Amino acid sequence: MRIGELSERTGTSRRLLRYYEEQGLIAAARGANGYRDYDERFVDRVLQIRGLLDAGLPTRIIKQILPCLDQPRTIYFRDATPEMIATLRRERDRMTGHIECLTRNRDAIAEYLDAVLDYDRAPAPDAV
Amino acid sequence: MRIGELSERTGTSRRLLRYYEEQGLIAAARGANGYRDYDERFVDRVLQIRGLLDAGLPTRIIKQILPCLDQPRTIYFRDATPEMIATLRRERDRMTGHIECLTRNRDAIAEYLDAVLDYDRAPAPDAV
DNA sequence: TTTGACCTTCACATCAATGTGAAGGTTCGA
DNA sequence: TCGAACCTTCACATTGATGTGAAGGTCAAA
Repeated sequence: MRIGELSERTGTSRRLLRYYEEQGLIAAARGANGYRDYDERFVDRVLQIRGLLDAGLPTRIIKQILPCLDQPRTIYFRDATPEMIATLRRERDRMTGHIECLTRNRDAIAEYLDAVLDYDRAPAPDAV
Repeated sequence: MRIGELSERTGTSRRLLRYYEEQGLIAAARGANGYRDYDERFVDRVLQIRGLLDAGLPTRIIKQILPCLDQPRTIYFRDATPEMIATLRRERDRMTGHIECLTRNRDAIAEYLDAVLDYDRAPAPDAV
């Protein structure tokens, strides 16, 4: 598929797809005319990149850990340098902390929202 | 406390603290000499801002929902406009999706890491 | 009273993620 | 064969979160 279709299927602008390629996150094949040519797997790949980006990882880290996340699972032991392992550990822990923080704040928002909605349903006479 | 101390206690640069104030996220009192004067509650407040920022919320949204997250819990029913409720719902759901995505990727990284560490402990002869 | 460590504002710089548009090639159907 | 709808690269613009530095005020201790 060409870039337009991938763009539509992933909700990602063409510009961004080219940017991700420029950053080394994806590598499209090229047709004889120079057009990028993507296969099915790129749909998930792009969605995954968006997710990681949204999770706050910068492209340079995503580039590092993306190969580890391939489906079907392939373990690239060659890549398992001490630095790589350290990066993975660091990101895993960072993400865990991130998840906790996010969960706390999400819960606080949800709690507040529920309280407000409860109030709307049965307002107490002495509430503000 | 002055900005330097708050900066150290929150691990946030003075520049950023001023920026958050400029964005309306925090409002410091001023001493006679013009210096910002923060009380204890700002420590948690700044940490919370960092958390939300790290969660991907932009400052303009944080500004909106921050009052709802105050400890001790105070429900500002006056602020419960339909728009506010919609924003809260939207952000709550966005954050939930975010948490799920993050968790999936974190687990994938953790899984890969464990596999690599297992391999290091007892390498199979036919693995790459 | 001077020095150093604070603080202030202002403003320009940077970085990543994006938008946007120009200038031009390709493909395909009317 | 023409036009629409793709594609290409290049490059400048913008936005949000930050860094950095200048120019200057405040304050405490030597």
